[in-house]
Amino acid sequence: MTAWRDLGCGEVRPEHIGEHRTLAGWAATRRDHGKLVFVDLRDSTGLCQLVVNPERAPDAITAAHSIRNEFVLQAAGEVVARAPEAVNPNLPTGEVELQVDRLEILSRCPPLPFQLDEEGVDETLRFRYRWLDLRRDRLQRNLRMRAQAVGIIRRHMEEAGFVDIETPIMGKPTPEGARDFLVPSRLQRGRFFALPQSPQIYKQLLVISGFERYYQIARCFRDEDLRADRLQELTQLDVEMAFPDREFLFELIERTYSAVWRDCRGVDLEPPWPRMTWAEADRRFGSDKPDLRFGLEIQDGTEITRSSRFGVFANAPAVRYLVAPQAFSRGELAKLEEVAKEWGAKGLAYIVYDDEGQARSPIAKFLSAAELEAFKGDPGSTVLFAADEPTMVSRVLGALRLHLGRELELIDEDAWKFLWITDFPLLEWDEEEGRWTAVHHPFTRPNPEGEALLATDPGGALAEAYDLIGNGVELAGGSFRIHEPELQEQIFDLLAITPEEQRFRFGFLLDALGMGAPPHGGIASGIDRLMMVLADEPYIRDTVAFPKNQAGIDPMSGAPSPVGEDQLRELGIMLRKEPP
RNA sequence: GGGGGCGUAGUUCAGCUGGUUAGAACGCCGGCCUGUCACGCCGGAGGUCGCGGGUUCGAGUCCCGUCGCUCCCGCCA
Repeated sequence: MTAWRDLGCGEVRPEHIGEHRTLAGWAATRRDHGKLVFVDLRDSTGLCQLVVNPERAPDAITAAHSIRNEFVLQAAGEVVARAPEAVNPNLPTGEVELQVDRLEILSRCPPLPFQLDEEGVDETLRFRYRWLDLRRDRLQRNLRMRAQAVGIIRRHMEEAGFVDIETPIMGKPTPEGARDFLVPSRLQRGRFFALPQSPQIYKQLLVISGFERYYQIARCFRDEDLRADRLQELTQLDVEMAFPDREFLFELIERTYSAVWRDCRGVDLEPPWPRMTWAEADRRFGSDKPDLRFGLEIQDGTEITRSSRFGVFANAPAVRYLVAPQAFSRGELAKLEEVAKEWGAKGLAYIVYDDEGQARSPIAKFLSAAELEAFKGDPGSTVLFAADEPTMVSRVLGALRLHLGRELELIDEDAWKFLWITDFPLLEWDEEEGRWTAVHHPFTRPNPEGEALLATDPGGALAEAYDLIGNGVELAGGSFRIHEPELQEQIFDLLAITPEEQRFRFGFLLDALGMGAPPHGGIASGIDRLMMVLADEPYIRDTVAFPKNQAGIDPMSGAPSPVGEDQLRELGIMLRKEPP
């Protein structure tokens, strides 16, 4: 291999028996028997047991006693077979070991701030010593798998004729969408760049420029609060094509990600994946990213309750319900009601069917025989109702469904359920701002019927937009774009962006659309989210090497930091001396 | 911006209704140990119980405030 070693620790096998070899790596554990010393030596290939015998290696034994965890060692010796009773079947190298002749301590390490084999260590501490944290198997595996996945993705994009083009990191602030990270310009005092929330406009411009198939593994930045599944600094596979074809794009992604899962996990994702309209997903699962690893679908009781004697049902525009496979206790129902209220429900009506099939419910006395018949659950089940506006009912039952899926362990953890969601609404009404906002983004084209509705019923317009969902996680989203400046201006108008703002913010895009823009569209896919699903990782932060914590701080480097006044003055930024 | 949870040894945690000297495991230090592989055995060190205030004869425990972390809602076109 190199001057330091001629075999990987994890590569030592019976075929090397009798050979003199040199290994180098980290001391994972030391087992000191007083005279005999065992060391598990770890490098990126795996573990190998070193044996230091005072009779064989009197020079090495003193050093061996002084070894502590995470010392870096170089060990030369003879690969020998272990006695049958000393074989360790849990180790790929368990049939052999290195009888050490010469041992060199290359680097020392103090007692660790946390143990590498312990889970659940405080995240701030782990992040502060990320270089130690990253030595753990799980994180090594995550990052190596990520590199493998990105490699596969690049190969598939290249093979399909997509050209990798970098787009600027410093661009134009766009108050639409997420908050921007701003970068002050020194040369143009008082002006700011923004870090890209996505290369959206650039990729459209590239296709307009004649790069008919573009892709990029792009870094994106959003100055929003962090979550277990959300980063401020994320990586996405960004894809755009001229003369787009939805089947082509779906097939491209299906082929690419199936290869990723096959090579990284040995799993067949069985493309093509099912498709579901947004409306159907909303109705059946109360979600635009349904987790299909379990059932518990939402049922509709609106018709049967239209003339109910139970006022809450009769007056509600929508009455829908879940039938949970458990007869809940009062306490459990109170907790479920809490969950429902968290998501905006006013209450949670229910009918419990005990193991004998007897109904127990505060509302049963108000319900007709027909209603009771319609809502009849199996013995040992509970019917849970939400009655409200359809969007609220959807939202509440969707959240409740997921909650129950986890609580009752209905989710098949071994399953891989991928699907496409299509026919999203184009716009949604923002009550607070009193205007339409784009569901996907303002460059998404309505479908032909939707385009006709823009003037009369914009809320009813559907978009040429689609999402890829894997195990209930949004893995990709894309759309066909508007390539006509007139239509783009019409959408901007609907979004209550004045003509002046349109020119100021998006003038260059409108100009480009007016100079021979082909029909185009594409898709973008979050690599970090992808890795969460691929690596069964509940926290997105452990899919990247150097993450920031929930407060947006890097506990290792201390970033972000205050800067000197000189530096600020140069940028034309004044700091207020006293907070107001 | 709002809500929940947590904060006790280097680490992960326990500490019931307030009550003597705050415990365990792992880690660390010392001793013994030639076949262990989570080595074992014996001994030891290690704590402003996040911080500040209050109630009380007495506070890790109760109350108020504050800081930090985390999960969620808002937000994330």
